[in-house]
Amino acid sequence: MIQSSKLLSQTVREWSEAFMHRSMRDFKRVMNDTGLSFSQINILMCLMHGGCEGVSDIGERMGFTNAAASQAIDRLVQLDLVKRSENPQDRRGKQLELAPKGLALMQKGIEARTRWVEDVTESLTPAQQETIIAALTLLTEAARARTD
Amino acid sequence: MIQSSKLLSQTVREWSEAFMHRSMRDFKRVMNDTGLSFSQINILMCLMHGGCEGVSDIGERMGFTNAAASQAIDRLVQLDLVKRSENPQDRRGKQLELAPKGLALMQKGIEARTRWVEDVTESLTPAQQETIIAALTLLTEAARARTD
DNA sequence: GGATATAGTTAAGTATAATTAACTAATAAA
DNA sequence: TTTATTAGTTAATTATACTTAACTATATCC
Repeated sequence: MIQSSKLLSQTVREWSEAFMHRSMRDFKRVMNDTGLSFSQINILMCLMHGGCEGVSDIGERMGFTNAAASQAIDRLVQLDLVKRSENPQDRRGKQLELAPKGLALMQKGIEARTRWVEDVTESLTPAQQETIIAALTLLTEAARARTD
Repeated sequence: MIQSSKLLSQTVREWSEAFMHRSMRDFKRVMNDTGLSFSQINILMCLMHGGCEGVSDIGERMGFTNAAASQAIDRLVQLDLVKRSENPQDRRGKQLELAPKGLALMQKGIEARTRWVEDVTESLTPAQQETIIAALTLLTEAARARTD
């Protein structure tokens, strides 16, 4: 099935390019609206998605020092977007999680990014909608499985 | 088909969240590897996608002044990522396009973002692959149609 | 032809993200 | 218990993205 595989590859490429282009515009808009930096939104996204444990962990994942992470998180805490509490198991460490306001902000972002999909899909036939559901479920599982 | 529509909405939401989380990590990695800023990569993406005409146009789309756009583009030109030439129709304006090096960089980025999809899809059945192709084609067309 | 508007550049100043280095506090190891 | 390691914070410095303002050059309008 060489031909089908090539078509798939091209399809994925075009979709990725179009989606990224739009996502970046939305991302930039959120930055302007909220006054948050790229890194700060990235931190919120990491907390939303799960897998970011402490301050140093976030620094590593984001590619900067734990000092920078501490400062960035501090601003997010002051803005009521992140809740920072002591870890009872290891009192050196901090437990970080999205505060309600931060969760709402992230959900609003996801809304914006997905609205155009929902718009187009509501005019599709049930069979076509099932196609989208099946495909996106596969892709979401693939994305989650790859934790590298 | 209320139930199916709700499921679709939820599916899109989860996919969007997972994809964005991964894309942002890749985006940050490209920033670190190349030393380019968020805005500079965004400009390259805009030129790649088409629809960014001159310097001021880019400034408007990116949400900053044309002075900032001029400076950002100048750095990209110095790095051989963007080709800036005079517009023969209106000699005040500049024609901007990706230089070969810039095009290669963007394509490498798309590669990275789509590799995980290609990885998972190559183990799927032809029928499942067709499902993905059909869904992503629909979504890509939707993304392109919405030029707002 | 002269006034106005548009496209872009340049320079100086501002704001802030991130680094380095020095520090505190809690845990682990010796 | 003493030492070393780990987690995080803080302050001073650096780097740079972006703004404002002044400028040049081309195009359009009267």
